[in-house]
Amino acid sequence: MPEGPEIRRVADALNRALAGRSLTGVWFAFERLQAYRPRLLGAAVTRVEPRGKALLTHFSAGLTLYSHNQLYGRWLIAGAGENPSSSRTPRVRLETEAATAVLYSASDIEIWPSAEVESHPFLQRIGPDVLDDGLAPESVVERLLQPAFARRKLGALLLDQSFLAGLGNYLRAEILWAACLGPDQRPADLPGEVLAALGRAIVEVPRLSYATRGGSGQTHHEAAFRFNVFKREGAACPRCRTPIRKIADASRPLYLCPACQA
DNA sequence: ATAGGCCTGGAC
DNA sequence: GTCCAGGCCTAT
Repeated sequence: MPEGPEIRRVADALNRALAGRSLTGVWFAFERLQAYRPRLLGAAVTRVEPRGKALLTHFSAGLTLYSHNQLYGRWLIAGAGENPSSSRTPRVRLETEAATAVLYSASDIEIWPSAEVESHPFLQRIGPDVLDDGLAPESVVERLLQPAFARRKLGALLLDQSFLAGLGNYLRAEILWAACLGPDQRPADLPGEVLAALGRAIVEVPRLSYATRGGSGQTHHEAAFRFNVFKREGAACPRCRTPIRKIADASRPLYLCPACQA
């Protein structure tokens, strides 16, 4: 149940465990995927690539596994010949001589020819990955001011994967707090320096989360990345001590400081 | 722009 | 059991 930073950690862990190794075992829970098994056995895992909240696992056989964890999917890794311990439902199992990776619970699992996976509907729709190295605050500001986005409310815009891929409900709350903005503000109405601060928050908050949260990608909340507002209803705003409120925005819970987020 | 549905797991 | 959720799609 991750956002961009957690997905990227999962990709890192999978790459450490699998990348460059040949598959000694392949198992799918779905009948529709069985036909790919013979082609994948003996092929190598080339690279696991995060795309927003989706993962692309590329194989040397010219096939790519598309998976999306939604709220509930989870990759776990164990040693070679072992099984991760989990009470959840296994969906995919990839085994090499170095490690075993099992994808649990996820329902959104597909195999595509690598050459065509870019035409996957989800990949077609999403914007730049918010965690891509090349993404600069200035280009985020530029994007905020594009006609398709400039007049939309920030609360909904930050959740829209076609704006930037990888943001989700905790990141939008923390970004809005960092930029001192309420969810009803629209990019087109903001003065230049406020836009610049928003651009910086959009770039920096996910990076901080990626750099400091959790260890192996198998964990959820860990101590290093501190939520300032998310799930902190009633606690004091770290900036102005006003109690944090929980509201509904864009059909999702949003936590914010009613005093310093204008 | 918003509501409802879908999928699954966890908190209560 | 019930409700909620860090997601996303489709229908209004």
